[in-house]
Amino acid sequence: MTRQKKLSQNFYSRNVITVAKELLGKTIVRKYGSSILSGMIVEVEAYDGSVDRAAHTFNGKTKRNEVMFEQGGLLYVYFTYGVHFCCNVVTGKAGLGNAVLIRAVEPLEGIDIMAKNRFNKTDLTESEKINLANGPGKICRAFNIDRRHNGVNLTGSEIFLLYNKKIPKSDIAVTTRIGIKKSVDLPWRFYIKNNKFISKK
DNA sequence: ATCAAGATTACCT
DNA sequence: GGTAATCTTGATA
Repeated sequence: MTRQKKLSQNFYSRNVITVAKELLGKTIVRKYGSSILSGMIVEVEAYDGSVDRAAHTFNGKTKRNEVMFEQGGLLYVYFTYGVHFCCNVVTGKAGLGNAVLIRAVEPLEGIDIMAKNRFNKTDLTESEKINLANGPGKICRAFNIDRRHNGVNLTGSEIFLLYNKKIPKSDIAVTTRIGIKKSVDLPWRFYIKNNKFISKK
């Protein structure tokens, strides 16, 4: 795992759609006390506040979305439905209001800890293993990510991403996004074809 | 002050 | 497939 190189500032400073597609196959790592939690990103969605009515940043800066207006490479964590946290990778230059929502992860390391965080037990059934982090709220629960992590710099050592696989274009599925009511036709959801840890077909 | 909506999930029938 | 859970924020008065 530590063989892979950490993604640097340059990776995040690019266009949100480009970064979204390239995030597929990368590893998200969270230092968790003396342990490591990690997983491969298998599904994402892009949000671009300049044209996208579904983006939190479409109507300008507020207390809630200020991190999303910062430079690329920060983590934007928000709370929704009174229940769940979701985490996003901020992209582009400061002021843009662009970010990529991480929607599903295939667990790699620290699976017992994730199992504890999600189900408060360790011996999971096959279906529970697949359900560990196959949705934005589930990821944050499994990785124990919450409002404390809003604004964390991903080039730091607490939460970061590693190069892993580069997913070829032919293996990336493109669809409309899930769970939104505005700008519903933008084809900005991307996932790895035939991966079983996708949130939804 | 009040209020509606929300990048979801789990559990029900 | 339907819906309750649960609370923060941002808009409007």
